[in-house]
Amino acid sequence: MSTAHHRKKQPLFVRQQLLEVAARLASEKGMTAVTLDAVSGASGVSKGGLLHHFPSKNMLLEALFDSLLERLDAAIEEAMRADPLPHGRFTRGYLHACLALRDQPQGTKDWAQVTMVLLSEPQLRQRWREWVRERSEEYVGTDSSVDAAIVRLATDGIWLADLLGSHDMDQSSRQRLIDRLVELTKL
Amino acid sequence: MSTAHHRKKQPLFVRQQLLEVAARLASEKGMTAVTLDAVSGASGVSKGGLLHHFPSKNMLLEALFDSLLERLDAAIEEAMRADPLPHGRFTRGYLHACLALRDQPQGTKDWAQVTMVLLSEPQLRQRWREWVRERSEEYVGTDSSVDAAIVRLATDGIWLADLLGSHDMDQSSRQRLIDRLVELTKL
DNA sequence: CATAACATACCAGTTGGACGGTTTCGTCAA
DNA sequence: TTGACGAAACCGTCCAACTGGTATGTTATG
Repeated sequence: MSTAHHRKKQPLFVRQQLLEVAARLASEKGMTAVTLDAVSGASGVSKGGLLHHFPSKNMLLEALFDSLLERLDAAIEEAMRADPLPHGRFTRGYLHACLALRDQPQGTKDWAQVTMVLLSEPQLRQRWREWVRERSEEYVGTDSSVDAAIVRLATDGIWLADLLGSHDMDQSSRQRLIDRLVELTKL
Repeated sequence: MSTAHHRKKQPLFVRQQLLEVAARLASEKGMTAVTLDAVSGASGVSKGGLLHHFPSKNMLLEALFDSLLERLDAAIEEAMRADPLPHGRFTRGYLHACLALRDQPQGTKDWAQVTMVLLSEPQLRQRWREWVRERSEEYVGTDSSVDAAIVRLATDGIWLADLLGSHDMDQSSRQRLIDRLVELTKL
């Protein structure tokens, strides 16, 4: 009998908001804080409403992870379009996409943290494995050198360091790091 | 009135066993499976006994994380002792220690997975941050080049890839990767 | 009016942890 | 040597809060 019941229906917006709330909870308080009650409570949507959009908790987590992967894919594709050199293009795209996602303020906050938390659930690791396998097969012609692999691994390392808050370095040394990584992709 | 009550007291052994059980649960079924009931049940220790060793669940997780850090420190120190060249020594030690920890069968299984799961808890990230900061200050003289930083980041990437099961590569290409990383530490 | 988009009420199982009990152990006086 | 005794190492039970999920509404929208 609350007023929320009478508000305008906007399924896509509510769904998006639920995902963002789940992401915020995950990054701020860890996986154990992501409960149906907490998500519904913090988003102003009833638990019934939440379970209407996501039939189970696992479905919610999978949807959240998928939305993050889509965002990553889009960022990579955008970076690759601006890159004229074929050799190592995907690796550079991966690098720049990961760097770009970390500081865009809009949308899901703390992209890295959420991803990390989600990857701690064994069920979601399979999805990530498939994602990596598909890409490494697709770009086997241009991005399979040892140095390219190192750059991608280092990118994951940066991603990890960003989310953990370790390795706090100033802007200039960070830029030198990135420049060197880009240089490695072209060898 | 069970027989377990009458067994010989071996506090250190029991404590160690509790940590190992918690680690196994974390790596196999994720953070959500690490409950006091599950740990006590799987280790044959009562919940009371468990809470005697670790006054709270958080204490248990912190103790587990600390034991992993100690293991990492020991492995790094061992690798560094066998390395005559000062320049980049810590970075190589870090690299080899992380590689060594992943396939040693004895002790805590799936070192990487457990670490990952634990790092998904925000409270434990602080501990990791401190660990990194201490090391980077200690070895600022020998391991602060851009390439050394890249190697360490790539090491984290390998660590991540191992635990996620992505990047499955054969032994020879893995060795070439490592060789190249070691080479980078010496530039 | 049919269906999607919500809300409310409720449930059975699980959770972390408090609590009081029992057994072993180290220690130190007799 | 012994044995008393306090502390440490356990055990088993109970509980309030919370968990994911169901069932059944009510409202908006096409």
